Amino acid sequence: MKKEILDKYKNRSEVIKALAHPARLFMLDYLSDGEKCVCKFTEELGLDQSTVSKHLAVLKNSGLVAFEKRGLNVYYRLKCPCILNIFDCIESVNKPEK
Amino acid sequence: MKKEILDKYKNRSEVIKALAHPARLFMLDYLSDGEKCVCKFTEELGLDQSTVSKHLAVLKNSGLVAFEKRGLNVYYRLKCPCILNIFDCIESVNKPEK
DNA sequence: TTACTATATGGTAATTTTGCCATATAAATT
DNA sequence: AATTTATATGGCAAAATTACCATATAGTAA
Repeated sequence: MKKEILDKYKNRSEVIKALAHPARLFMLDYLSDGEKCVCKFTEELGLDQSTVSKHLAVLKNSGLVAFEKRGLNVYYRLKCPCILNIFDCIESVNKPEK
Repeated sequence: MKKEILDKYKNRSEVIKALAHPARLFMLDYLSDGEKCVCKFTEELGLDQSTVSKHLAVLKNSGLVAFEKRGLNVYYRLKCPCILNIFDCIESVNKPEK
């Protein structure tokens, strides 16, 4: 792929890749009403704690969420709540019949 | 992952996965001013024609674009132009320093 | 019909992503 | 200090994605 196109679209694609998993999409929705600790995600998702931790790390590394450790718990929160607004458009996309 | 969460977020994640590649993000931007035929994407992207065709198939299968064959060419167009509006938010996401 | 052009598809190897297990780390509690 | 609790990390195998090459297909032109 031509370098100038790659340069222009790679950053976008990295953020979007971070969004591209059902568990991580749930996480963002789940954070819409405020911060949550890791154990809450684990409880809701029914995934292994290490798996949840890795999904949160993906969101964190992309810049979509921030975190804060308080006592034994780590609390995650949305860094860019505007992300919640993109889902109406996403939901409006309909798969073609084939 | 719990079934009800998977059910709710899988459709979203499928559309977002279709977005999650620099070449496909370029394609959507490139379609913002109207339909283009496959050869134009190939020319702009500098990727193999078969690779371009497969990227377009991903966009097509997700419902993000539609196509029409006219003569020897196949013209693709945006089916959901609202998708162009999500990129401002995506661009506003900043990677954490580490 | 034959040849040519634009696009799609099958195959495959390299890379990336995912999810679990085991374990490490850090803070709180005893 | 030793134990417990919450979270993160390393390792690995399975699955998904990517890009190319070779080839198939469909439309056009000769």
